Amino acid sequence: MTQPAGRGSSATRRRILEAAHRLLSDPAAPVPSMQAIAEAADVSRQALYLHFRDRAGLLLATVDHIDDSGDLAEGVSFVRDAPDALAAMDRFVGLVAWTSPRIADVARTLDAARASDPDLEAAWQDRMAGRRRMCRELVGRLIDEGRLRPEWDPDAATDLLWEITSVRTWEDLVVDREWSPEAYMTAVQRVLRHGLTTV
Amino acid sequence: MTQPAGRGSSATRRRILEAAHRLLSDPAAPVPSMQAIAEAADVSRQALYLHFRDRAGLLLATVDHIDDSGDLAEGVSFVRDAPDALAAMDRFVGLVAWTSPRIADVARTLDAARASDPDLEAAWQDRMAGRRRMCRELVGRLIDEGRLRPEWDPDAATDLLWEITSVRTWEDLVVDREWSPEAYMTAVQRVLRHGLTTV
DNA sequence: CCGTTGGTTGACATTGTGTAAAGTATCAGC
DNA sequence: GCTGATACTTTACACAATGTCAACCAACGG
Repeated sequence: MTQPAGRGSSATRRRILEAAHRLLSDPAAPVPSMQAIAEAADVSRQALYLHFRDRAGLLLATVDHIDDSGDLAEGVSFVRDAPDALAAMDRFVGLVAWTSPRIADVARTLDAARASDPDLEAAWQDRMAGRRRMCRELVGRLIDEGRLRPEWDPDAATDLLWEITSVRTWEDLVVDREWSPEAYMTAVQRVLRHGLTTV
Repeated sequence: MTQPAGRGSSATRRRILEAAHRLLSDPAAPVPSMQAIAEAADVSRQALYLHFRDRAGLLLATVDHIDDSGDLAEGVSFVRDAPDALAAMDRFVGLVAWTSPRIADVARTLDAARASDPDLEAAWQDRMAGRRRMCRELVGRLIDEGRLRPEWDPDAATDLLWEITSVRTWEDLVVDREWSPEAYMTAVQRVLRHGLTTV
């Protein structure tokens, strides 16, 4: 997507992405520079530009790479396989709680950078759209099962679900406010159940 | 607060803050550099460092300045004067909808920068604590009037109210998702009413 | 007239991104 | 074995931005 695909997965490219992933996984460390990523991947700084258009491209590819390497797809189908709409929503919150810690730092960097980079902004929107589709799907299921509060317009409900389950919300509550993952899950599940659905 | 006060309000200092305010108010423009702020204030770049420790200090002082120049205090007492807890919460959402557009850009910059600057992080936390106190006050009133859902721990409810009424949420919904201010208000009020309170 | 205050100018160090050019090693295919 | 492509390296540079430093200047109060 970011890369013309084809020979998209050379060994070094992967090494670079893994290095970036590693560096970004350390919650204490500051967001790494291109130099730092290059060193961690044991590669010259210039090599990064052979594989990625620019810093934004690299970071974005890193998020995709994290998605691929984790069991994201698995998590998604677990959500879909839920017996009913409410359980699906609960599982979705669980999925967010599971993925967020791995993405939080990258997400923060990208989000901060997107304002000044049209390409990045587009890619970011694209990514957000993916998550939003999932939210829309959940809202659809709520409607089908007659559980969405009648006051809600489906699109508004989707956006709100999307917002409340954002990485950002997770970060504010779990990192900044030091909530436990369990506390996060129950609180968010609760506010969504009562806020969006009937009982 | 940021500045030792005393001769805290020289004419140039104010001119600088107003210039920064002006530049940051333009939603289209990118976040201004020190150079740009200096030019807009019709002052040398070095003069900025005469009045503010660094970029972070300047931006932070700018937020305070925006608060002072706006009718924030007025808005706050309007919230406090509400007839009952629910009305107070609704008014609070209205206040957020009113202030957010003016602060959004500065907030975004500061939030992005705080990770790499301990001083800024501290000042930011301090600021956040202020908003959080207001949320806590609202939750207290909900409890007094017996309107907080019994499942909620007061602190958790406070944090969630704080999170959902964050500038960030406003920005995501109104700017990114292009909601109207009214849509924002009704949706957030609704999710808070049902999510946190009884009817 | 002196010194302090608040400002100016200009130069500089540093860090970061991105570009460019030239060299090197390895491997495929003729 | 030579040729050429591919992948990467090294070195160098341009550019933007923050922050520091030193010297200079002008006004104003004692």
